[in-house]
Amino acid sequence: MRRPRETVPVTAERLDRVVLRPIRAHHAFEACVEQLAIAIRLGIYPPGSMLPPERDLAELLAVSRATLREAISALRSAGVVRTRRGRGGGTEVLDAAPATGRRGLGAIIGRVEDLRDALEFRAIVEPGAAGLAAARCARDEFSSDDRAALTAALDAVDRAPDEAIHRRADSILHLTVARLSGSTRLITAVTDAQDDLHTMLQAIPVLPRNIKHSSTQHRAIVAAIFAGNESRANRVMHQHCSDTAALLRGLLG
Amino acid sequence: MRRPRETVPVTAERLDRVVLRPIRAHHAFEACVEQLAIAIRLGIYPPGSMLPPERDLAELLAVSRATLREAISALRSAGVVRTRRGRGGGTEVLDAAPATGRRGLGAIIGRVEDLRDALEFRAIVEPGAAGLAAARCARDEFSSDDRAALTAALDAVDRAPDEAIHRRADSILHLTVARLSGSTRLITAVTDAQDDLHTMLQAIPVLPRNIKHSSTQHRAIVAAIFAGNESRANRVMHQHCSDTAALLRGLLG
DNA sequence: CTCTAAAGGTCTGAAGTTCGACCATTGACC
DNA sequence: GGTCAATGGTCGAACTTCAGACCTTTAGAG
Repeated sequence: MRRPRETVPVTAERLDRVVLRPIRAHHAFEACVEQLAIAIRLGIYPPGSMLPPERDLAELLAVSRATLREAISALRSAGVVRTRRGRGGGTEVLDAAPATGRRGLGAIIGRVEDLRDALEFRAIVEPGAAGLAAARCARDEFSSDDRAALTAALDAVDRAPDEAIHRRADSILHLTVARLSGSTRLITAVTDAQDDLHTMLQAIPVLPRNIKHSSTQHRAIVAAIFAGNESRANRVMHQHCSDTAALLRGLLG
Repeated sequence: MRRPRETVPVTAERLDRVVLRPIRAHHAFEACVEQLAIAIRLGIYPPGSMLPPERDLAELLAVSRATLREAISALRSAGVVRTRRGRGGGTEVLDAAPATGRRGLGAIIGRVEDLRDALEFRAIVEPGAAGLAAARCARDEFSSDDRAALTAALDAVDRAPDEAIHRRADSILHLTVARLSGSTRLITAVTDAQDDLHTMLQAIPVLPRNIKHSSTQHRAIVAAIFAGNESRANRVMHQHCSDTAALLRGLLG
């Protein structure tokens, strides 16, 4: 006789259905393309800059050089990058790189629910990152390079001459805050959130008024971090994310 | 002559080094083992329960049945599960399943820095999840099953007859809160956080006083969610995570 | 008792990924 | 101007994963 089983707890939806996540194996190529595209979109590799050597990049992404080269090749045929051989050569990011996800609401059809989730997630993790960064600053854990990077990222946003550069500078600022939080998990979360945000912002027109408002908040965030004021950094960043979310929710339905 | 390049912004540590993440391809097998082990550890599949049929599980994890079978086979030889064929058969989780990550500080040597990060991350995402769940409840978006699941999860924690079952019930409660937040991103984040927490808790002795304190907080969290009080749910969950973190930080150095 | 459905077990060819060794190109330095 | 080192380009053998068809076992329905 079989002994009675301890059954799985009754839930509206079985937990395994929501907890187990798809494994993305056997398609490292696509994941590579995606990550590089994200890095380029977010301005980590701005137009005109060079990607790291293939051997380094392959190690960073933990894929073989062969797979990485496939990915770069895809970006090349998409017109996003250009490659030159020889010493001093390499892969360069091109200017006109709106190849992936071109402007327009069409790009986000069917993702609205998911994007709503993305905005909520962002409004949780980014304030957390800002708070931790402030706490680290208060504990005097910033190097002079750290301070310089944050200041530079803030300046870059203000000085951005056009919309595309502004968007990239904005992402870089947020990613820098995440990096200064010292948490690898938060860096990952913020990177994902920024990419989702990028998708949404591409679909709507940018209003100068919003940019101005945003700049004020950016300055307040950085000031709070430098002041080592954890709760204020958290609060201001939360407000910043909420404002963006409200704007987007209004426009995306 | 090559035109001047827009260089990558100067930062203390290049952003690509922290933003680009390893691709885990070509090792779906290991990822499978890991996810199943997590699900079992966290009590999603408690001892005595059956895993879903291989065909279903393979689809859930988006791997081929062959790969999934390899993973199950690994768990079987680790003594974690048992498999029987035929109708009504399947793979059953066994009682003595502490095969992965056995108790003791040895299991977390070299991960202390990472675990500190995990605690900070948890103290950000779990309160966020609790807050969203409360907000959803306030908007009356809970089904009766949702309410029942939350109540049942809370009861299970209180009724747990021993430490191992208590640990699993605790995880299930937190995962249920995450599920009720309605955010897939948060479910993922909380799952990861709970697994890290599990690793740490296995390394220290559990004090009855802590369990009692914890139970009080659990009730307060669930009450806040049912009351639809977003900020209180957030605050109480934050306190709960902070308390656990303080306890662990003290014991793990 | 028999049949059937539901589960795990097995097999094979195609396709993707890895790793390492080696080739080709080109700018920088002497 | 020549050398060299850094960089991309190419190839192939070994491994992993996939997809799905098919087999075996077993409990329950009739």
